[in-house]
Amino acid sequence: MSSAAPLFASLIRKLRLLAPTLNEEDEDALLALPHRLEHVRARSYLVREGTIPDECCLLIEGYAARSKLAFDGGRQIVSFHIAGDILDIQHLFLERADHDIQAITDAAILWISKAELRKLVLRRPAISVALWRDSLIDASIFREWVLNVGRRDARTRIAHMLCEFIARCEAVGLGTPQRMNLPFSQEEIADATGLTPVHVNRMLRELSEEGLITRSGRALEVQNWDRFQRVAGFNQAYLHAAAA
Amino acid sequence: MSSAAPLFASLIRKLRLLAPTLNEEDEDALLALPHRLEHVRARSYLVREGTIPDECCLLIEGYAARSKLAFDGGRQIVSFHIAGDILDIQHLFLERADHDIQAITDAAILWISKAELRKLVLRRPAISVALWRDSLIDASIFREWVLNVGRRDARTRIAHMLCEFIARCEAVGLGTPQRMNLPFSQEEIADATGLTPVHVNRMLRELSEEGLITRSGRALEVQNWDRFQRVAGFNQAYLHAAAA
DNA sequence: CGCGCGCTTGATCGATCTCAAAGGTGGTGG
DNA sequence: CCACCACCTTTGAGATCGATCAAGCGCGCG
Repeated sequence: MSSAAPLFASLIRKLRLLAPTLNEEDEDALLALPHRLEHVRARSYLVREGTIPDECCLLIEGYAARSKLAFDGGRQIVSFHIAGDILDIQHLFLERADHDIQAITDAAILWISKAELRKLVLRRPAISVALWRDSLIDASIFREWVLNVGRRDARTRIAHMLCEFIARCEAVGLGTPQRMNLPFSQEEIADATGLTPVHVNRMLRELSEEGLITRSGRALEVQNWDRFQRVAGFNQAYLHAAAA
Repeated sequence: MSSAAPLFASLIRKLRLLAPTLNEEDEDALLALPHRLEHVRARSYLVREGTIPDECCLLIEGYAARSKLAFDGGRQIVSFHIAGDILDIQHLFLERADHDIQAITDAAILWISKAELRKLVLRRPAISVALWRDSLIDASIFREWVLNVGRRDARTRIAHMLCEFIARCEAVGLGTPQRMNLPFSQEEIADATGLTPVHVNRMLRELSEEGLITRSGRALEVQNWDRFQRVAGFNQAYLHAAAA
């Protein structure tokens, strides 16, 4: 057991879920990777669009988002991330970042050499499968977001985004439908759903008034999880039991 | 050279671009894969959401789309595909299909055993890297689509979708901005952009009236490719030179 | 020749945006 | 401990973009 173990704990837990054949040798190989821990403040950028990162980043603590900018300055968040998530596995095989990665709360980041990780992946099939599956689930979530933003009305859209976030947090023990802490501002919810902050505010109020959720500050309680999922048209299948 | 060579030609061309280390042994291994050619009519489903496919499909000829349904029946196309594209690399490592795959014109499909391809990928790193990169580029395109539907107005959104399609077709010799054949109906453009067919029609007219494009039937001519890309806010970077 | 599907256009409606301003809240420094 | 500041939330009024409803048109195909 190296001293790196605690840092890699959440990653290894996740990879074991993704590839059951992952064994101790694989885990030791991961722990042996050159790495670097960094604590960043809310709103720091971890990766900027257009740059060529030479490290991959892993979110150890806190929350993060990936986003793109439209020409007119509009911002679209394309995914949210929670502790244990790999933020940019895509840079393992794509040179140039096509979007920004940003901490949305204070966060702890583990930076891992891209070159070393790439070598490891080619040497150890179980790690390769686990990381590949992770990136495929990433893509599945993007597809659901295209549907969410493209075809659902504002209320449903926000509810769906909340459902996904709750389901993913619950899967790793970061909350329950009855006791969630939303890390993001209404502006960030707006950027994720393709709405304006003003309208997000109104829709959240509507959801509250209908008795679907209770808010106080950034605490969120879902009264009836089944009903809320139905209202949101939420079906976990697209998470491919990443929430398991 | 096996008789399978012509069927695999476009795939191998693509994989060589994605992983320059791909060698002749790799290519032979691909050609040796068990496979099956199928001709399907426009609108056939190749994969249905919720099923567990045991083959991966490769588009040899024609055009295809991947789509998801919302609870209320709304349909969202999440990507378009052209000859040479791998339609469902995700099923290599994800059991259950999370969306539909559908031919939008008559098409020729090459079905490849998922189990065999999986074995091959674990044995041959160059193929693994190529396919992984392909799936990462897929994901990058989804991210751009989230931005497209979430943050661009109808006109820009349609223009952007056209730009992407043109750029990808041009990259494999299926057309030029000056001479494109759009395979999809306005309803399909609507399903891809999160708009209604009526509004797509109006926006296309507007783009014509502004002299940006000329349409006749499903033929499309872009008058000034640079200007059109600017109007669309289109920047190829997110295609990661898949269009190269 | 006729049928069906996709395209086109008009009129009206409504969801969401925009603009504007006031009220909270937590963190920081004096 | 208080005061201030930055940022976030909330609410109202009016404008707008795109949806909806409805009808005719045209072309390709059987």
